[in-house]
Amino acid sequence: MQRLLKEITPRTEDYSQWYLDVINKADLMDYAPVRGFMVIKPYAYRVWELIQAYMDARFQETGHQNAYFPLLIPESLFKREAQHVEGFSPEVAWVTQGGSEELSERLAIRPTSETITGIMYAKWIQSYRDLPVLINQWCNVLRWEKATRPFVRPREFLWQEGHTVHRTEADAREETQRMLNIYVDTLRDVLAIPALSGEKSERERFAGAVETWALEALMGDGRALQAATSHFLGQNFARVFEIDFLDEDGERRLGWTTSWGASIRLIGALIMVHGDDRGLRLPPRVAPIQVVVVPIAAGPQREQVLDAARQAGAEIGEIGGLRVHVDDRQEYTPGWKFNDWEMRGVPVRVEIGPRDLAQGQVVLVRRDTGEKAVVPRNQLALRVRELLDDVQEGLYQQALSWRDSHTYTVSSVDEILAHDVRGFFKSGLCAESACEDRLQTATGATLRVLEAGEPEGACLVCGAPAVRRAVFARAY
RNA sequence: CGGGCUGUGGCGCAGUAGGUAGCGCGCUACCUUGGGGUGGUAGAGGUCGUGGGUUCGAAUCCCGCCAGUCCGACCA
Repeated sequence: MQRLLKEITPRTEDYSQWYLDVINKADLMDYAPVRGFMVIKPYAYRVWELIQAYMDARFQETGHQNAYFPLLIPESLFKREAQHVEGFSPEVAWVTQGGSEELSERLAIRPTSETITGIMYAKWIQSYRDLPVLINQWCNVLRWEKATRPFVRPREFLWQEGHTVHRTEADAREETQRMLNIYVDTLRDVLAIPALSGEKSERERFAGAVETWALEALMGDGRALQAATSHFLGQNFARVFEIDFLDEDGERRLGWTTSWGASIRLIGALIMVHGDDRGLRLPPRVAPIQVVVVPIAAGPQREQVLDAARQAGAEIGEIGGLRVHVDDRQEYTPGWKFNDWEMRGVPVRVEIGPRDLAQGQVVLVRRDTGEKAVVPRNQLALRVRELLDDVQEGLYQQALSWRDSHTYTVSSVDEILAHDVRGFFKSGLCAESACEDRLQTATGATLRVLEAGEPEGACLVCGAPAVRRAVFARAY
């Protein structure tokens, strides 16, 4: 079949290097001068915009509005919620100087915005009629990470954070699940990633939350990546920021808040879930270029072939606004272009050459399987469309079967070790968080999520009766 | 934050008895070729990460710092 590209380290040889090679060959980002900061290059930024477009529409249709809150938060505000500060302090960066003058109070560069939205919501909310407040913001945040990694763990990252206030606990809990489900949909339907969702344990919970719900996706090396979170904050933030309102019955009550977020880390997930030894593989729904047309413009028929290619491109672009690109560069050979676009993950390639012209046909190649098909020229638009749907589905199915074949039900720590700690490990767990610690020490795996349902059997660490259904994995 | 490895044209690398920098790819021009990274000719391009130190002289030796990467700790 096709030989491997020498520029991309095979996944089995060195997964980390493979990840960096793919990012480089697909031209997704570049390192900035400060450690942990990166430039998101146009191709990757376009993927982010496509993800944004879907999520934003879902937020709007569920009644949310976008707004923008400031980057800097006064230390005194930031410190109000004790758990929150404790959790975030180690990774907060501070502004201490403005121009040549030292500030009288340090300003935190937001690692997340619960505090700033909290103080503002307290001002805005007077009556139950002001509720719910359903606001989202698309912004950057800063966390002074010690170990950084492109896309999955940069110090500055783009994300969206929703912050809502509700009249009742039930409303807030419902919101938490509603948004979690939108993330599930986004991963499944748009990114073609089957994720596993559930509640976080106390240890892994968002600082200041009552409950944290999360999506975990399984990467190609068997490690898990937290893809999105949705927090039920109870009245913790409402209490310290005095987010209260006069209810219908004349009683003053505290609001119930939620927050939820997903970041550009999703691009890291895309790379690691779908990428192969030839590079990136993008699901059509987030591919900046869904179809690339490569003319095989040889010899005397060059102009005819180029015209045919451009015409085919235009035709494809007309149907449903598909994102198509005709690569008519003269300076590269077709073979070079094939490799180039494959590394960049373009889902479908159309080849048109003299042979095809003569026989009234075109060649279609799908990126997920590499499969080639010769189709009649007059069916081009139709078949391309079908093929894009097939690739979207094909990538999902491949990711699903990878996840399912690497999800194990276990009843002992040794079984996890036997699988080299690669995959999702489901087991019963007792109530002691010490068992989580011991498991992590022994295997490096952490509790990713707690699943709903009746626990069975015994705690895989201590053997006590299980009270929770846990899913463990080594995490990024 | 601790430990290891790395830093020389855009990318990948060579370059230790210390003597003023080289190769491949890429890039530019022209020709050739074109169905899986064509071939040729001629060119352009480097304060050797950075700041000190040793030396007549440092890419090369010593120290600090910065950045990349791996392992560990930490990580809503």
